[in-house]
Amino acid sequence: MFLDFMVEVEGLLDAALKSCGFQVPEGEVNKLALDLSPHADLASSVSFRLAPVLRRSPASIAADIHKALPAERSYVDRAELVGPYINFFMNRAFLAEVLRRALADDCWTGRMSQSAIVEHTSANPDGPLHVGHIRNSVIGDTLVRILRRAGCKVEAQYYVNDMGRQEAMVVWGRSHFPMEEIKADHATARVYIAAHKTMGERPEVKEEADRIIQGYEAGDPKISAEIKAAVDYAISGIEETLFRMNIHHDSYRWESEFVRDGSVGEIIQGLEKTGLTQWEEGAFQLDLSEFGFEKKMVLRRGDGTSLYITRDLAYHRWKAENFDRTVDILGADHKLVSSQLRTALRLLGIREPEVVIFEFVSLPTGSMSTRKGKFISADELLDQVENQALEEVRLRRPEESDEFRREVARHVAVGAVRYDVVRVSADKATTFDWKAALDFDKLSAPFIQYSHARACSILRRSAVPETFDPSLLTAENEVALIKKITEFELVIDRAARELKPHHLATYARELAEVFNLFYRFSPVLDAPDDLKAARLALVQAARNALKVSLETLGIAALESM
RNA sequence: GGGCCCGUGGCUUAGCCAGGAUAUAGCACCGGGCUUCUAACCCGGGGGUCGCGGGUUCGAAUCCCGCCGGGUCCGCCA
Repeated sequence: MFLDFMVEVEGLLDAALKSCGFQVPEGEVNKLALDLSPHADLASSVSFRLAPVLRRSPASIAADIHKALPAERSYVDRAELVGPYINFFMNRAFLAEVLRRALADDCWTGRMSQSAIVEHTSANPDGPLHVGHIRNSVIGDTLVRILRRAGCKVEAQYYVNDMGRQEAMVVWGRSHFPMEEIKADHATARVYIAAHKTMGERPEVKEEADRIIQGYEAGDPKISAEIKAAVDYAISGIEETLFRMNIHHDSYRWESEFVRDGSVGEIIQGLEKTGLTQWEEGAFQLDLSEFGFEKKMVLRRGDGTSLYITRDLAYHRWKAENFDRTVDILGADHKLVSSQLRTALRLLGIREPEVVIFEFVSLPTGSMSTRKGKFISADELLDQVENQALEEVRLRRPEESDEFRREVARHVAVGAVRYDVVRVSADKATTFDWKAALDFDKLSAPFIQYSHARACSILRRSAVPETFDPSLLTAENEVALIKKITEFELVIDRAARELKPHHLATYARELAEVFNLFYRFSPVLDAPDDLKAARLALVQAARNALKVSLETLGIAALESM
């Protein structure tokens, strides 16, 4: 709905500018200088853009535009002239329409229709997800949800690195150390760490790992079976953790597929045609120095085996051929490689991916490493947060059953962890802190879930009547709530275009805040009948908005907590 | 050394890409509010040279340049 209001405002401004004979300089993205503002529902500072062109004061230009705004409007109530600013406000008809639409269960289906593939998590199958990986998973899964909400047809995919040295080390470890009877991904990490330690003491292990890599590349059936077993086993544990966090992949794609089907070979041939390749120091290399890359990109090892980067090029060709948008979620350590990858794709005439880079999560003691066994696993984090949440529920809902409390604690914990990750902009490096992770006063997810539960509590007591009069909702907090509800559409649109899930996190918190104000100042059940009906409708609309916001964040919208 | 990212009240953080009207929110601190739809809530208060220095502009947290501090990458690893 918000976008309808915005479109109308744009139309009014365009018409006014035209009738005044004003022309905004080209090249501006937001040429009408429209923005949300504390002073209006939508404010334009376009007069400032025109001032240098017209050599007049912004205020007098704004006055002219304001005077020329067409009178015919459906959603715009008034446009106020405040100095150089033109402030637009929504009318009652618009607010009533927002309310009407927000009452439907299936409200907020977006207008985008492209297909998209979002690759996220893609952690090496050599151990459990740790608190760094889940930043990838949470950002990725939230983007999947946002894009779907915006209307895109999205496939969430896990790219399985089965050909790397790390997997060869896992296979070697599995055959030299006993697998412990613990969760599959954790058991895998134990032998992987042990294999690495052994390699440090006995260099010949590296050669044995090389033989595994070569055998796999050549399609040796025994080695292939071993790798498949090792990967499947580790992934089964990783999946369990992801499932617990309400994160799902639609498909898995193994990097070896691109070697087997010949596409890696085709990619290398394609790059050969650029004339930038050569055999050097026993490896086939691509010179990207003219694009500012110091180091050459090795396309094939001397022994003929392929490398991650070439398999990734083939993978991206496949993505570009099968989807309208390609989205990659990558840690900051992949920045250089991914820009090399994009350069190579450009050379091949393949559409480049949209890459979402997130900065590192480190421990107070330094960066994490699966190989060195230096990490805090996602499982451990979830267990601790869930225990803490259970304590909180026990205190607040002593009358409820143990089963209820466990269920609430589970969803509160997942919500807290997910929200805590997604609320921070991806390009902020963070340091993991147990104290902060377990401090429920600091976590905003329960706050939002609680607002939703409050709305549900009202609706449990009284149903929304068939008819109601939305014009009775005139209190400041009621109007503010309706306006906040309609902003959802704008937030999703922006988050989907910019691939910034934290916008939604901020919005959800603001929505809960505005709802809590309404809850505090506008009694629903005790209001006179007419007003009660209208307020019940508003509660239902707010509940839907909170629900859809939470669900798009992958957080359970609890009806009671 | 070079590339990229970050630097906003004591702590965490939004806004920066598309410069505009009193800079966002939480935690912590001070003071209030539960016989009233769940107080995991609400209200009020104090606290900010938006890292530093230049520049562009009518106007800079936002754009440009330089510096300082932190992170990260610069493997025939992934």
